[in-house]
Amino acid sequence: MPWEKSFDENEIVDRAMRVFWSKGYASSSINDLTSATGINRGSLYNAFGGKLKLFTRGLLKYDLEHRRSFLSELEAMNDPLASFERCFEAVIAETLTDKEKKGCFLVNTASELPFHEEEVRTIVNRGLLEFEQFFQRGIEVAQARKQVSLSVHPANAAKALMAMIVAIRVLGRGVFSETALNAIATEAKRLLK
Amino acid sequence: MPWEKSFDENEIVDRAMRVFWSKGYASSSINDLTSATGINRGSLYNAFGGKLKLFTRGLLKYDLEHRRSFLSELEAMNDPLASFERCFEAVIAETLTDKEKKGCFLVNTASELPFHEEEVRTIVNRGLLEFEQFFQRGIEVAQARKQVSLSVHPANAAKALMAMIVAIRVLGRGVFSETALNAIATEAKRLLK
DNA sequence: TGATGTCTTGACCGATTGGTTTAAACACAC
DNA sequence: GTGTGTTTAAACCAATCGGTCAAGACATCA
Repeated sequence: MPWEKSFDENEIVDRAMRVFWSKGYASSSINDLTSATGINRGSLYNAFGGKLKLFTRGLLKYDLEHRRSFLSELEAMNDPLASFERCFEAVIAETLTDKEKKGCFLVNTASELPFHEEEVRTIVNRGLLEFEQFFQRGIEVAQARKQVSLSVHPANAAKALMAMIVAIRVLGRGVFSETALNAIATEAKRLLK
Repeated sequence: MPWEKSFDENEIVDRAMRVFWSKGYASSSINDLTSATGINRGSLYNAFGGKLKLFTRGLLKYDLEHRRSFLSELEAMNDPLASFERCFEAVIAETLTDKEKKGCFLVNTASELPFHEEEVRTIVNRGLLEFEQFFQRGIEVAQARKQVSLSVHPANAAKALMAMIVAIRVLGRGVFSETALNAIATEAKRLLK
């Protein structure tokens, strides 16, 4: 019978993800990927089918392990306003911590969306949509708990908060300083008054 | 004596700018540039010195003819709140009109800023800073005219408005629909209440 | 021990990358 | 016309691109 793969497929996807995350799809060469993952060129094609397939798998992994798990951690707080605050705090902290200034893989991909295949666009759109829905649900709950004025429009405000997060991730790659990023978060809070 | 160039240098920069604008620096090949501009490979290097030089000239041209002229048009209205409204309207309209979904050249460049040279980063930072200052000045004037509450923090709110614009340009490339983009603009207005 | 069938490896493919260089084409001053 | 100095076009460069493939390495089963 066959023969076990000599590498951990999940580990490979993870390392490839980091390459795509920091350099984007087009600027990541097969050589970048093989040297980052340690596996051979042919093995990469044999195991994953090619650059594009590996990219979408990496993006899916990011979506699952960063965006999705982050959101469920926040949901579990069961305190919308506090979770919003923590959300902005965490995003800004991650932005400042990362010396590579990779930003957010989903947002980076979103900003070059016209060049990507349907499957990639779907992943990005779903990820950002669920982020928006997290905000919207939270606002509605907070309103029911009388923590947020009923004059706030949940759907609109949620989109605006999403926009703030996206902007933090983009501007955090080199334009805005820590204080400027915090200013955005401060104003985000004012949207819920 | 010499010999006139057979092409309009300004026209070449303009066409090259459009290539870089829609595809980004790394994904624009010299072939893309020569076929878009019509001039030959060698001429391009002779006249501009290389891909990077041409990119920065294109970016500068964009900054001058789009960002800068747009801002002075808005300033000339001499009515901050109306100019803000028009600003968001115009950005959204441009986003929806452009079938290529090129977004904003400055914002696109900002979102891949870590890969660019100092000169490019400077252009982007200056452009976005002046955009922010436009908002801040407007808020301060509007406050002096009693059109905006003094409880609004001009510097912070200006950064937030900038963030909204950036997000519209990023999400407008394929994630958000027209109504969603308008929702952001609606919430931006609420920041000044 | 052999047969089986997958996995790994490194060479190889043509195409394209950014960039240089050489030689011809050209406009002007004389 | 002739000389001068610049611009042009196209050939050319090594390096790299994404992708394929044939041959050897290996674990399992008979």
